[in-house]
Amino acid sequence: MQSSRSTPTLDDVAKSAGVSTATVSRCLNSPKRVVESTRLRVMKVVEELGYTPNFGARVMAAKRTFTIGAIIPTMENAIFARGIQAFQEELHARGYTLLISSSAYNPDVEEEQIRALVARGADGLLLIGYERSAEIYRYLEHQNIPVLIAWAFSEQNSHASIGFDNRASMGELTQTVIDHGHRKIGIISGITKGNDRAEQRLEGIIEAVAQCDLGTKVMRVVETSYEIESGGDAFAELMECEDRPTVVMCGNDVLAVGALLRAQDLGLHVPNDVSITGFDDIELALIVTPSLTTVHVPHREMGRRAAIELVKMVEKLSDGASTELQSSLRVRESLGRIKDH
Amino acid sequence: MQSSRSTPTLDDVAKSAGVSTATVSRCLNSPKRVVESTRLRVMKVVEELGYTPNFGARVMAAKRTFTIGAIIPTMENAIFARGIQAFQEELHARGYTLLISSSAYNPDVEEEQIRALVARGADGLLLIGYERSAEIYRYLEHQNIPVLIAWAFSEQNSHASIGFDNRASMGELTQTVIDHGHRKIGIISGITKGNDRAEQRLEGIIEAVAQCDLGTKVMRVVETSYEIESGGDAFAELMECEDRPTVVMCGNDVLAVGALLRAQDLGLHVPNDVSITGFDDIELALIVTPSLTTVHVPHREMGRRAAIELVKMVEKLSDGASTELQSSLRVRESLGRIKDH
DNA sequence: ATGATTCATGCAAGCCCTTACATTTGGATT
DNA sequence: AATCCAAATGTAAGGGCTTGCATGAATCAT
Repeated sequence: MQSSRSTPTLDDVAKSAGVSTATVSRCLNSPKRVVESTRLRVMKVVEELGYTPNFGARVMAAKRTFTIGAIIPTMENAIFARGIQAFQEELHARGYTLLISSSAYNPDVEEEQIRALVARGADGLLLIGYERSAEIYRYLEHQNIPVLIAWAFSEQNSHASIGFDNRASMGELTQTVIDHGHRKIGIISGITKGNDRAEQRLEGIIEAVAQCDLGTKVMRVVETSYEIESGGDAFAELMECEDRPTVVMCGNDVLAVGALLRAQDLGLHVPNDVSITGFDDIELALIVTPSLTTVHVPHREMGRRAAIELVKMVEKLSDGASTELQSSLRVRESLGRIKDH
Repeated sequence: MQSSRSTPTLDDVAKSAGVSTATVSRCLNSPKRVVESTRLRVMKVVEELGYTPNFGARVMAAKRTFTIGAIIPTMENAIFARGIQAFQEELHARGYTLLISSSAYNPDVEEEQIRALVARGADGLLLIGYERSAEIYRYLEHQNIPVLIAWAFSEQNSHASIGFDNRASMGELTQTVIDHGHRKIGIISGITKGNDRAEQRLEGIIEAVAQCDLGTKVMRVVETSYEIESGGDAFAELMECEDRPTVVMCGNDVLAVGALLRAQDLGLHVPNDVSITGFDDIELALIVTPSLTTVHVPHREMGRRAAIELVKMVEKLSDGASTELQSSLRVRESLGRIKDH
C-alpha cells in the first residue's frame, strides 16, 4: 500500500517496482551496478511517483552531500560576485552545489554561518581571508571539513589558500604612486580589525613608503567601512588637513569611487588637485570618470581554481595546496604626476 | 566507551553525563523542560566533547531546519544584493539561516537549485519572479514547501508574492518621458524569455505609448542580456538607425549605464543628443555622469517584508499573503526635454 | 558438462536524532 | 504518614537511506 498524502520514499518505489530498496538506491547512485532493464523499470516508477530522495537520510547514511559552502563578507558590492560566480560554475560542472551565506563583515555572524553550513552537511568550505578565531578553526578541524581560503595568499600561513599577496600588490601600487612624484599620501583603509586583507593592504602601503627614502610620507590613515558613502566621508576628512595629501590611496575600489565622487562635490579636480587609487578593479573602476587607477585581481581565475582545488580536497586527492595568483597594476586617469616638489 | 576519532554523538554525551539521550536532546532544544542542575552538567559535557548535533539526523527526526533558501538570477550586478541582504538580516533576527544560490538567469539551473535546496531541507523558498515551469511548481506543492515570490507583483497571479507592478511602474516612467516631449523611443530590454519582469517592463512601455495619442512611437526594441557591455552594444545598434530615437529606455540600470558609456564613446551628449532611462535605481545610477533617470524600488523594504511573510508561512501563521510595494520615479539628468517637434 | 568466476540483486544493520509515552521522583496536601 | 500531582527523566520506536555481506543466476574456461 502506498501512502497517499506524504512524499514517497525509497520503500514505496521499491515496492512499486518490485525490487529491493538497495536496488533502487543503486539505480540512483551508481547506475552501472544495475542491469539496464531493471534500471529503466525503476526509473519509470521514480518518475511516476515523483520521488525525491530525502536528503537528511541520505546524508546520514552516506556522509556525503556534494554540497560546498561559501561564506562571503558581503554581497552588496561587486568585490566577490565575479569570483564566486566562477567558483559556482566550476563546482556545478563537477556535480557540486554551492550554497552561499553572507556575513556582513561580522565575525560572529560568519562563525554562526560556518557552523550552520557544516551542520547542514557541507562537504567543504570556501572562506575569505585567513583571520578568524582559533576556536572556529579548531571546530572545523575537529569536524574534519576541508577548508580553502580565498582572496588571500601568504607564505606565513599554513592554511590552504588561493589568492594574491595583498601586501605586495599594494606595495607595488604604492611604488608606482611614488614614482609619479607623490610625497604626501593619504590613506582610506577598510576596517582592519578582523580583516586581514584590509590590514595587509594597509601594511603594504606603509612598508613601501618606509622603504623609499625620497621623503615620502603617509599623512594620515582613516579606517572606514566598505561603502561608497563612507569612502566619501573619509575623503572629506583627509582633505580638511592643513597639509593635504596629493594622493589618496584607498583600500578598495568602492572606497575609491566614494572618494572620487566626493572630490567632485568638493570642487576638486582628479587628478589635477588630488590623485586617487583603488584596489580590486571591479567594473565600477572603468565606469567612473576619471577612470580609476587600481590593482587588477583575476577574480574569475581565482574562483575557478578554488573550485578545482576544493573539490580535490573533498575527494581526498589533495590535502590542500596553496596557489598564488598574480595581480597587476592598472594605471588609469585618476593617478596624476607631480612635477615639481 | 567513547569513540576516539569520529565526532561525538548524542549518545556519547548522554553516557558521559550519565543521563539518557532524551535528556540531552531536551537540554539542547527545550532547556526549560530540564532541571537546571542536570542542564548545567550536560552542557559542560557538550562543551568538553565539542559536540555538534548531526543535522541530517535532526532533520529526519524533527522535520524542521530553520533554513530558508533563496535563488537569485545573478550576483554579478547589484540588483538583488541589497534586497537579499535585508532579507537575510530579518531572517537572522528570527532565528533562520539563509542559504543562497544563483541561477545565472538559467531556468534549468534554477530548477536544479530549487530541488537542491528543498532536498537539503529548506523550510521555505524565496524565488524571484513568477515565471517557471508548471512542473517545478507542482513539485514544490507536492513537497509542501512554502514559496514566496519577490521582485514581482501581479493581481492576476495567485502565488504569494511581494513586489511592485513592473508594468505599471515602467508605464509611469514612459508617461514622464512622453511628457518631456519625446516622440521617438528606442528600447533596450532584458531577455524576456523566462523573465516575467523584463517582459512586463517592456509591455509597460509599449502600452503607455499605445495609450497616448500624441504620435509617440516605439522605433525599435533590442533584447539583450543584463550586462554593461551588451547594453552598450544594443545602444550602438539603436543609434545606427536612420531615424534615431530621442530617448532610449532600458530594462534596468545596468543596461542604461552601458548605453550611457557607449553614448560617450560615440561622442553623443546625454541628454542633449539622446536621453537614457533605467530601472531599479541601483547605486550606480547616482554614480554615473550624467545621473540616471530611473524607477526607484524599495529593495530593503521588500527584503525585510519578504522575510517576515515567509517565516509566517513556514510557521503556518499565514498561507501566503501578497503585498504590493510602491515604486517611485527618480527623474535625473539623463532625461532631457524636447522643445520643438 | 562441471567447477570457477562474475554479476545483479536482496537482506538487514546502522547512521543520529526527536518525541510520545511510561516511569520515577520529590514535594505539597490532607 | 499516606496520598496525590506535577515535574523530571528514561525507554524505545521510528525516520529514509546506503552499503557490506550473502545469495543466486549467468557466464566462462576447461
